[in-house]
Amino acid sequence: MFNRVEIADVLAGKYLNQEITVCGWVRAFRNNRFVALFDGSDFKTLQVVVDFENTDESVLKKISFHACIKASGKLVESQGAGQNYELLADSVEILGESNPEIYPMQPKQQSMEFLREKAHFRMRTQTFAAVFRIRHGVAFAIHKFFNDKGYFYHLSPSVAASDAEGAGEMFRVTTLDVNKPPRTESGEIDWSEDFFGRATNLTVSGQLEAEIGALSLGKVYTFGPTFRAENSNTTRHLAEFWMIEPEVAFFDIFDNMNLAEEFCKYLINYILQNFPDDIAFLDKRLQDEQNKLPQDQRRAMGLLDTLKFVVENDFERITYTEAVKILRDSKPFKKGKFEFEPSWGKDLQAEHERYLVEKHFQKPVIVRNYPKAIKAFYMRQNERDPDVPGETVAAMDVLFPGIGEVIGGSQREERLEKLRARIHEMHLPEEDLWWYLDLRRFGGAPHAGFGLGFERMVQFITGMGNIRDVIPFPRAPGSAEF
RNA sequence: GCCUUAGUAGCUCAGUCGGUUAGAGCGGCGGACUGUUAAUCCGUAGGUCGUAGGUUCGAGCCCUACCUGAGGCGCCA
Repeated sequence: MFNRVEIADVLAGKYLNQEITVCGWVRAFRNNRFVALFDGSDFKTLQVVVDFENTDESVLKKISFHACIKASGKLVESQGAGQNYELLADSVEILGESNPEIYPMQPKQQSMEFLREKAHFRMRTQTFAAVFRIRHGVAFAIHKFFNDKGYFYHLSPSVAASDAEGAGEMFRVTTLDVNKPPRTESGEIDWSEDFFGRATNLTVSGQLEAEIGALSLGKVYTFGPTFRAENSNTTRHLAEFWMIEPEVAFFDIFDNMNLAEEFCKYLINYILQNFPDDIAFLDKRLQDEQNKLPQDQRRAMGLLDTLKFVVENDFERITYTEAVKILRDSKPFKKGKFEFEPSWGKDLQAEHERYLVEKHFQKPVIVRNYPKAIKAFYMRQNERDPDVPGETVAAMDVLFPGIGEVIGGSQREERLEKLRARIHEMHLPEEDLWWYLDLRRFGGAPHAGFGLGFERMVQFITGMGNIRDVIPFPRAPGSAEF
């Protein structure tokens, strides 16, 4: 039994003038006397004062950067100015030494690229510890938000049979021998011989299965990993990422937008209230990083200000058609600054979204009613509007500064014949979607939902520039070391 | 997948026009100091300049290919 107490509780003042034991890792050892100790429970470190005159030289030598120690003694009010309490240690035990001559981590700023290669150690840094505490906080807040509103946590499978959504390239799941797979008479791989008796993949989205939940339990949400085998090399894509997909019966596109906005604000508020030290640190970190950039490349607002701004202001809501008009009337378009011409019928490019969010409105924007031709088959077709150049669907995207699309959603097509027609138009395999169509044949209901990229939200809240730095073990093209 | 860019000490970087023995800060190591807050001070050891070719009297620097990282675009969340 260690009977150790946690540093967060110690710093909260629970143990003043008591004999306690703490365990943790060394962040700094100053003057052969002062250990700054962290154990993960708090952003701040506990100052452990080592009685160096009565401590063995061999122990003192091993109190090195990120070594793990156990210290016992009396907790007192600190004589120094940097902290309220400190532990006067009368015994220090080395639990795990860390030879500084070969340990790659150093008590100094190290680059994100370097730390990414040391994924097994990077969580010991202040930045990553803060990011991953917040990641937990966001995950917890997601469940709390939906639970408190009467939603049910719904599990969509990670191994999926359907290729229907077409959300991206997929990872094949198979137990067949890749060197000599069974073949049909015509020479194709015989997937009926495979483990599941058919071809299977890692899921790209849990939405279609979530609709089953919504049309039974009313309000559900998924929260789990999804996989895309796209060769995407950007700061905001992962091959494995977590997605939250609420799906709600008797919801239209406007209910859906309201839910999305309330949800985003709730998550940010939760972190602001529960992780103020971590946010303050990340705010300063981002500021230091920004100061190294040339003036014109800096963010308009700091992290904390951005988060508060999002929470305190209504999201702007516009239609796709209005968005195109704004873009075509914009200065950058007229001056030929856009690489791609915004025109009705073409999808908005990253540069267009960035202009709308960061320049024109300077706040999160929800764009809805996109052209039918550029959106997925299951999105509900709108009535033809004479003021709009073409057919649209009840889709919506929530756009955030810096990271772009954080949410994509829609009201779903509940009308069987319209849905079947769309499936045929897009040459999708109707036979694979039999159960999805059944949901419209038997007890169908209007419903809507959206998908939120978990890591993108964590990226936004922490201000991290690369999405690979907000997931413990990022999966990306050519990268699965840990 | 496409475009751009980078690779020099453990880390972050400098290295002029192609010219002698490749530098700094931090970190490490040795010592001093001992109520420090990224402690401070003194000293010291670290490099096949990503890899393989090529041009040249001479290459860290120029050329070619490859590898790896980063950023942008596309795809999306």
